[in-house]
Amino acid sequence: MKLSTRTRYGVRAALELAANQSKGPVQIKTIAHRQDISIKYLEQLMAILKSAGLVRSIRGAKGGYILAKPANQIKLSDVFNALEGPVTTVECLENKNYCARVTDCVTRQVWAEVQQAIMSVLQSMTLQDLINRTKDKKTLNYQI
Amino acid sequence: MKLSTRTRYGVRAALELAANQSKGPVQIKTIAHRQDISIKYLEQLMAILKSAGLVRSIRGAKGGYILAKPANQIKLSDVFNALEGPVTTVECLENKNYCARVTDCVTRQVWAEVQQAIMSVLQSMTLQDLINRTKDKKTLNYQI
DNA sequence: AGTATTCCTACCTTATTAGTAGTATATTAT
DNA sequence: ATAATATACTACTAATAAGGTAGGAATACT
Repeated sequence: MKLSTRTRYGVRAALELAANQSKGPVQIKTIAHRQDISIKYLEQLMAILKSAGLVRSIRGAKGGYILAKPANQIKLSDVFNALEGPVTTVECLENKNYCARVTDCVTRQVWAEVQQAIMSVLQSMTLQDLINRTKDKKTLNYQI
Repeated sequence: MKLSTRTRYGVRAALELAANQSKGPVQIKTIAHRQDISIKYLEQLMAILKSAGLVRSIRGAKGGYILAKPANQIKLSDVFNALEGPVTTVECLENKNYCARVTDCVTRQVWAEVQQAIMSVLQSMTLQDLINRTKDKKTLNYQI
C-alpha cells in the first residue's frame, strides 16, 4: 500500500504553487529544482493536474503554472484522485459488474471501509491548510 | 493505491480457515478451488501467513492449514501486515533517517494520518467479526 | 528574430506482481 | 514397506506498472 512517487511529487508541486499563489506563475524547472524532481517527469505530472482542472498553465517565456482555484478550495483528495486515480482498493468498488457476489461480499465491505477512511482524511484538508501548518512560511518544509 | 491480489487472496484464504476452524485442517487445493486462486500461488501466500505466525500447517496426507489462534484473536491488520507489508504510505514513516526534514514535514504528517486511518479500520476487525457478518454461513460470500 | 517556456508523444529501464514448475520432505493409510 | 497425499522449498517466467528520458513542436514574451 505504498504511495506512488507520482502522487507524492504531485502534492509537493501543488503545494509549491499554493505557496506562491500571489506571486504569479511558477515554472516547472523551479519546482523541480526546489523539490528535487526530474524536470521531464514533473512536466508530465503537471499535465495531469492541468487536465484535472486543478492548475492552469501559461505558455511561453515568463510562463509557468498557477493554481486554477484558490488554495483553500483545492482539497488534497482532488490532487490525490487526479494522480493516483480514484482510491479504489479493489476493482469491484468501482465496477459493480466485476463480480457476481458484490451485493453481500464481506471483504468488499471491508475494503470499502478502508477506502472511506482514506478519503475522509484527504477530503478534510485543503492545500491552504497545509500551507498554514508549515511553521516557516518561507521555506516549505516537505520533501517526501 | 490498489490492493495487491496477494493481500486479497490471503484474506480470503484466512477467512476460509476461520470458517472451518472447528472442522480440522483445510487443504490449499480446497481453498484454491473454492476461491478460484492458483494452487501454486496460494501455496506461497500460505507460507507467508505461516511465517507470520497466523496459521499452522499440518503436512502429509489429511494435512492442511488451520488458524494458529482463535479467529477472534486475529485482526485483519495482522493478515494485512503479513502480506502487504506494513502499511507504509511513504518511506519516511518507517525510516526516520530517510529524509532530513522529517521533524516538521507537512506532507509526511498527512501521509501519517492516512496511514493511521487505514490501520484503525483494519485493527478494529477480527476474522471472526467478518465471519459473523456473512449472512449465509454455509457459503462464504466473498470473492474479491 | 530569438529565447524561454509548456505541450506532446514515444521510448526505455527497472521493479513488482502474479503465476508456473519441479522436486524434496513429511505424514497417513494400507 | 509402500503408495498416496500433503506441505516446503526454490527457481524461473510473463505481464504490468512505475519511474524516468528524449526530442522536437507550439506558443508567448522581449
